[in-house]
Amino acid sequence: MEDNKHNVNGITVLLADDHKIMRDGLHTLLETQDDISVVAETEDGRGAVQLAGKYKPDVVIMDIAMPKLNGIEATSQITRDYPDVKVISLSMHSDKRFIAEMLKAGVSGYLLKDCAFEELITAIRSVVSGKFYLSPCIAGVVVEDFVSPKAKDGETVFSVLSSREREVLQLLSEGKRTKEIATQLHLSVKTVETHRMKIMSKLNINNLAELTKYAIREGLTSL
Amino acid sequence: MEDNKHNVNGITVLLADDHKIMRDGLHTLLETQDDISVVAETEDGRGAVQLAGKYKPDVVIMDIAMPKLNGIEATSQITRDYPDVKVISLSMHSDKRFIAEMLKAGVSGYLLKDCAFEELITAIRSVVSGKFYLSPCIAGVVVEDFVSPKAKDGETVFSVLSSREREVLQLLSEGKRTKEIATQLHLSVKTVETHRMKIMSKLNINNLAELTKYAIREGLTSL
DNA sequence: TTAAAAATCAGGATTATCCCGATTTACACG
DNA sequence: CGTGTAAATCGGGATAATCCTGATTTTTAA
Repeated sequence: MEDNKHNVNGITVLLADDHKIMRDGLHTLLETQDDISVVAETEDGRGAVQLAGKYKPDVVIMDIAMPKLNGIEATSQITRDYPDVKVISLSMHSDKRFIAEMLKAGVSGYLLKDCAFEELITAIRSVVSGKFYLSPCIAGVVVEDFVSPKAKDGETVFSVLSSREREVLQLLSEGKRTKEIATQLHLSVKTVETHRMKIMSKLNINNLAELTKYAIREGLTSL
Repeated sequence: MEDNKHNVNGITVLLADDHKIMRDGLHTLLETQDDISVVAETEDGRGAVQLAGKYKPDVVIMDIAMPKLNGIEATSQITRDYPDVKVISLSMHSDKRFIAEMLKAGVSGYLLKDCAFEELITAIRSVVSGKFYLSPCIAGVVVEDFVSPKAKDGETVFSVLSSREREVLQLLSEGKRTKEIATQLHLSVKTVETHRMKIMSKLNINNLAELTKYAIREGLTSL
């Protein structure tokens, strides 16, 4: 009776995108498919992790740019804690680094927001059946890097900073103050301070303005 | 029988957004309404102007960030050349200046992408019936500016901030600390603090990270 | 298994920030 | 030609952040 839930209940999906109307649109589109149902929505990365644990959806549709916790961090946590939950990145960015980081974070699919809806459906069905889906437009980028693995210049925020540090840096660059960050992450103020100092010493930056610029360049926050 | 075409054919809509999946979503959502039909889609501002002329839709749903010709320019041209075509801005930005620019360009409605779909429907019906629609979340910004009309239009860093304030803001966004700024400008630390607080209250920003982002957007400093 | 890195927290000295002032100058508007 | 508004300058005192010194525990990698 319960060989697997896809056959019984169809494919369950969690939507993570900071724009409500985007979620509304995706939701409606996905519900046009008989065997796909959206079980939850969230507007930030922290919610994505939380709801992924609560609902254990087959697929999470994940935006990259989100407040509080970005899509890359959220994906890392989800694929680590709930390996059965597949994550598909639905991003605006065709930037090589975002793709690389999302792949490292464990996504099962990566497609751009200017893809057609049919492509998203294809991607969902692919990852649910255990396959991997890369948007054709960005597949080129990956292949290019595969055949000539230059551009390993990689001192990116992801290779230098730890996951926790990136989390703190993102909140800092979103204008949160130390105490707010501590509360939000359930840490002591002292711990947040330590993280910040570690970040600054690693990056050789010693003020918040430059740190914010760094976070913008690295895509941890937006202007 | 044909007093106006809304009653006969329903409301016609043109979608202008650079992300296909966003258009797909909006299209599907809008088609759930019996009296609304999407007559065309485009992924850039130039296409928006062109298709607005071709189809003369009742409403154009316009994103701001688009390639080739941005939403502000496109809106200007449409409202100038086809005054009967109403434009609704559907933007990611709650930034005062984008709102101001779009209003000047002649939009009949402005709402954010994190609004609910129902709000978009409300907005469409409002503008078609000749009214104006402002998203409640951003209405505050406009009203605030209305009641205390500091820097109504041309709201740039040059019209809002004094020259001394810009000077301080630039140094702040370059990562200088208060004491350094004071020394450099031959001022007391207290004066620099006062300037910073004045800047923040004028811009309605209360942390250095957001202040830095503002300075970058305004070209006072670079990434 | 052992060493390194990450993650957590604390004490205490130093600064910065915030909110309450104040004074002086300059400039526009009636 | 006052008169008011905004700019520019500075201070006191409370609160918060920062910086430097630790430390412990857990996780990761070699």
